[in-house]
Amino acid sequence: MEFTSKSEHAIHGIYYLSNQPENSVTYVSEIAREQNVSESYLAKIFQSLSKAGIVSSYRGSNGGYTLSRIPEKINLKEIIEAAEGLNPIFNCNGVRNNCSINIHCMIQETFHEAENKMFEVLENVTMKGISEQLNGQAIVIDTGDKFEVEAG
Amino acid sequence: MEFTSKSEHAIHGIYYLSNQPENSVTYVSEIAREQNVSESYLAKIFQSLSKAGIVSSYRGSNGGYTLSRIPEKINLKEIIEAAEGLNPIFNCNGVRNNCSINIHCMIQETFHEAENKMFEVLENVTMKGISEQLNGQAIVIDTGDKFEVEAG
DNA sequence: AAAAATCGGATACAAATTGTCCGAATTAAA
DNA sequence: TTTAATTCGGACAATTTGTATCCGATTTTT
Repeated sequence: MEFTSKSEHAIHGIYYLSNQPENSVTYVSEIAREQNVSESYLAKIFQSLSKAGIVSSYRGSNGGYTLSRIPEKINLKEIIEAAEGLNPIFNCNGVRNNCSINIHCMIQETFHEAENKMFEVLENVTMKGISEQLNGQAIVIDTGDKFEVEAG
Repeated sequence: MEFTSKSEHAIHGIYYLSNQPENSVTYVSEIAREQNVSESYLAKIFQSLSKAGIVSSYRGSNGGYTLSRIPEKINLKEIIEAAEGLNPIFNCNGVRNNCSINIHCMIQETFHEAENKMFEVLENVTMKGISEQLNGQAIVIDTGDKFEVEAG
């Protein structure tokens, strides 16, 4: 019961784009290098983000990605949904005497409500809010074998 | 981002125990047969439930399991935690400039809050409530190749 | 002593996640 | 017009996690 690393990569990637100058286009290769993650994997994730309309892609030489909207209008919920796909948190196979699709089931209903509450929180946090919070403090860079600390 | 089938089996298993006569001890083999799931797998799950103190185990001939508490005092959250183990829904590897354990991170914080909201809902639903709701309606049994409907 | 059940560890199998590769399409610039 | 650089999309491989089984040990009743 965890979000996969796709969500992490997607959020970090969008965060990186949020801090780029306006009207600039950024390569996946740059983001991957800066964040020290697999480029080909991150490329796949950005394809999903593009399909979801969160980022805009530009093909060809000097191509790359930009945010489709201002960071203020991008929230964590939609990033996660784009990265992971939409699946209910509890998938009852109805092996026995409950959870039939025909019958009103309290277990299913409860999980559905729990899921809604979770996503409600994620929906109310935007990339702008995150950037403001994170940019106001020191930055830790993982160089692979040791940690360096820079000014934020 | 889904709960595994362990949660489903655990909840259904506890539900089954909730509907047994008081002071009766039930074999895993019976529950597995009734619910049409793997016995050896369900046995493992019941070991977890036992360690978590939700069910009590009795070894030896005529052994088996009972609930450790009345259904009113068993909620979905604790069943899930016992079955799945405790892992945060978002595990940031801190690959770059945020998510360090030393630094206050809004992303981590948000996921933590989202998780709390989700579990809050699950904590407020007990096995008693579920039994009451489910026992008051028709029951669908999956016989493998077709569905039969009985009175509830 | 024998039978029946859980316990716990090891291990095998299946499925999902993570990561790679490559040819195609697109675009900018030389 | 050619070349280089980028995303796109599908197929595939590697790794990790989830699912399931097995077996010897322990406990308890008969």
